[in-house]
Amino acid sequence: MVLAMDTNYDPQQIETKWQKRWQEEKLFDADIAPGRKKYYVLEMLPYPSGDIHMGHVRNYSIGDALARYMSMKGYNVLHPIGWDAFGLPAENAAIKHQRPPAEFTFSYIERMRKQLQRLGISYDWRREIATCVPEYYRWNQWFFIKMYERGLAYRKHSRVNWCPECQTVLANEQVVDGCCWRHEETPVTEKDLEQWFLKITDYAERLLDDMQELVRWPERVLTMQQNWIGKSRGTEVDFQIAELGLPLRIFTTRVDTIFGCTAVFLAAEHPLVEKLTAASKSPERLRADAERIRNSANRARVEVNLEKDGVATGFTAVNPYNGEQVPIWLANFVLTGYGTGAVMAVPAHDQRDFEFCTTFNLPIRTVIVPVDDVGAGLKPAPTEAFVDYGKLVDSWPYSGLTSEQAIQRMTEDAEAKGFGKGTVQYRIKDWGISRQRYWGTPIPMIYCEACGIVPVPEKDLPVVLPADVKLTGQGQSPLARVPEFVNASCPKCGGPARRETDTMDTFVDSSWYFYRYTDPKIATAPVSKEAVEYWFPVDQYIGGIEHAILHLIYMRFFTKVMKDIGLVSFSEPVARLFTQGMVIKDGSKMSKSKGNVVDPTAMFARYGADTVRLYMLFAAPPEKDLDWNDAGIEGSARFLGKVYRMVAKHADELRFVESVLGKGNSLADLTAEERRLLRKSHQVLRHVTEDMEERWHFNTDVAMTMELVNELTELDSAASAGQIRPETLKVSLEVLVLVLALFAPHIADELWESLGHREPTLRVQWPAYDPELAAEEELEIPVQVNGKLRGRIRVAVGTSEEDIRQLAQADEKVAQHLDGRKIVKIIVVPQKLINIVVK
RNA sequence: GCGAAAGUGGCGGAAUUGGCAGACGCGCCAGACUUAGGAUCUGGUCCCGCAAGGGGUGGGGGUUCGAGUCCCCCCUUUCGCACCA
Repeated sequence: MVLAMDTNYDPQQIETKWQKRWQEEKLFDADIAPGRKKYYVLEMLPYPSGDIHMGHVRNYSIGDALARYMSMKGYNVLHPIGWDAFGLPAENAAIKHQRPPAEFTFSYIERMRKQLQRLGISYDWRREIATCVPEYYRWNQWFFIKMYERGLAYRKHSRVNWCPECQTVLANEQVVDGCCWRHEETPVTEKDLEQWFLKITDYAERLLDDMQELVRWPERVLTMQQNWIGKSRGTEVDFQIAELGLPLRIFTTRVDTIFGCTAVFLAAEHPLVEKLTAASKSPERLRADAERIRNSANRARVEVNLEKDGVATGFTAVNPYNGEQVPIWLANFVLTGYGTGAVMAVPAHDQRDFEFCTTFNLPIRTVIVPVDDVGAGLKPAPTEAFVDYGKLVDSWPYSGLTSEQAIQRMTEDAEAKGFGKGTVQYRIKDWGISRQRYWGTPIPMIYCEACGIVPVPEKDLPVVLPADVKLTGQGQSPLARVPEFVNASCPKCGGPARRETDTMDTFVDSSWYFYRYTDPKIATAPVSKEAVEYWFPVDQYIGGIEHAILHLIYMRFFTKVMKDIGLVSFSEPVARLFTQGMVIKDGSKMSKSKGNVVDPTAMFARYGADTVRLYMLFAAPPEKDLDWNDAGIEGSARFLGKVYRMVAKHADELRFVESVLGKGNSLADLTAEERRLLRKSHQVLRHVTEDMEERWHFNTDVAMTMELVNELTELDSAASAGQIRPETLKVSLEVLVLVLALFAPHIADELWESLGHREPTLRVQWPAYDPELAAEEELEIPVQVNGKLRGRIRVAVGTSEEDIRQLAQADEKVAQHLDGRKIVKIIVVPQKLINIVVK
């Protein structure tokens, strides 16, 4: 029995029906299929905050359109999802409500999973992972120990970034403009702590080199990473402290300017400062001055362009190139953590030195002049440093050389004479991963009084995070107050020992999670080599740009370590990266404090997931920010309603008509109306196919789909009148539904079924467009006279250029503009335009 | 300050290779159907002008038969970097 389709579009009913059906049919389950081409679509895993937000919806709608397209193209598509489940918000909520973080986390995961499932994304839910379970985080510990064994994890006492809000340490990458990346209003302070670090600096060179492989990554992200790594070549030069006979090593990228050096600047925290103070004639004063400079240097973290400050130490340094003695100063702009913490001051050729030396009346000596400088005549006193490369003067024996030549020669000479060497400096520092919080992976280390630091043996992993821990958020590691956790016996000597009580930065969790998806339950190793071999690399990764130097650099680092350990055979895990824009409202980021948050679940309830997804793709191209507009989503809802009514109207009639989609329509048999409808259908198909392959402007794909619907509307009476046969109409509606299946899959499956098909659209092969059908047979060619549009002519495709010239000149309006003037030239752009130039 | 991207109707946006500027949608206007309309359908909608025509893609210049698109200068916005020696 055939029931007439309900002509009211009821998204709730349809979406529930199809989500159930998809699940029953295991439609999204992906398994290794040797010989079948695979495609791995990955979206950044969400933190389970309790509710999905529009940013997630956008991210996953983009990923799903691609995943569904690739499936229909015949690829074996892996499309997984999981939870970045450790982290501070759950711990803070736990403190506030006096309930364990695990409880919050798991209930939030439940809730968000339901919301995501309500969206109907094509995830293989069997592969879902949560990073906060021991089966997952034991491998964080395993990686940590592997790194420790290779000298890549080490403990160091150092000055670290501290967020007073988070009550924990932050990595350098997590400090943004001197504030916490999570609390943009909270200035980061400093603390001296013993911390665990991962030696990402050992990989700086490879992180840079391998960028060559990342040809499908946005330039912007690569530039940010390049800046962050901050490689610079230079020269280290040993000055001698004249009074103490001690070497003082400086780093410079401009050794060619060293004959213009009129002082040496030290960071206030430079290790030599203590010695200088001790040997000073007025140690108290120098100590106090050093303290002042240090404080001022610290302020520079938050304040930009802090005024230059400094103090003379009373000591002098000997320049090894010319034996000259110059004063040693402490300067607030010299960084401790970069280079050697000491620089030579060349005020004539470095703007900072110039400012400093001008302020403190230190001499300025020009040693570099522009290459084309004739060198004659008086020079006015400089008002700024000349920082470009040039040629050397007053730098005997190097005078006359270019900067490039001098840098090379002078570095070689320093090496030959033993007072310096060529060297490379990086801005990136090692990754501090210790966190003084509870809800994270315990660092698997044991401190034994007899044996020192001892890693937990692999067989004893995981070190399980104990439940029932009192959380205060007071800035000490909560685990330190759990004797059953802290007290351990030394794996080496069996004697009494203490466990490490800090937990790991959660960015460790997300540095390798996408490997785990390929075999999420494997218990013998973090990843299955076989599964990784098949599924990797990630073909397309999609997420926000905010992780450019955080997650996206850590993840690359981890992969390189994994390669060195022998877990994977490649250096880069992600072939192609796409960074989507934010969803904003009223011109700014959605936030509770601004009260401009649009809740996705409310939108699903009101419009259905398909409408929300369609709107996410239609409102803006995916790389741009999307300004949410309540009226705009109505349009998407209307469109889907219209599509539904249109297909429903013809469904009964077409259900048993044989589908000829993809089997070709013979051009010869078609009526003009059929020709027109099929032309549009295949044009839409062409546009969407080409766009999905490369350009990813889904907004134009949706627009084309709308144009097809408009064409169908216009031809509706022709269809009723029999000028369009049912099988032709069916082809067109099928194209419409299959294209829609990428963006609004539930309604698409419903309509596909109503057209007499059994299988879900995902299992349908993506139809190839027919170039002949898509081609226009008659063109409207605009005619310009002197570049101004004056008329249009209709010509058949293939009309000769000569005929086009004739027709154009014959056009009444065009003729008016040609009247009495001389034709200088006629430009015919085939298929496009004709321009008649007259005088 | 340095670097990058962007600037198009009332709004979101389109114009993929130098070739009809404003596709598609929102909003708005008018009409139809209707007891009703926040449903649906039809038509209109860059600006000036009755029209013919003219103007128009942040501003100014240039190249070209032809510029939103290429070049130069400037303005604005967003993002990244910001004492890295």
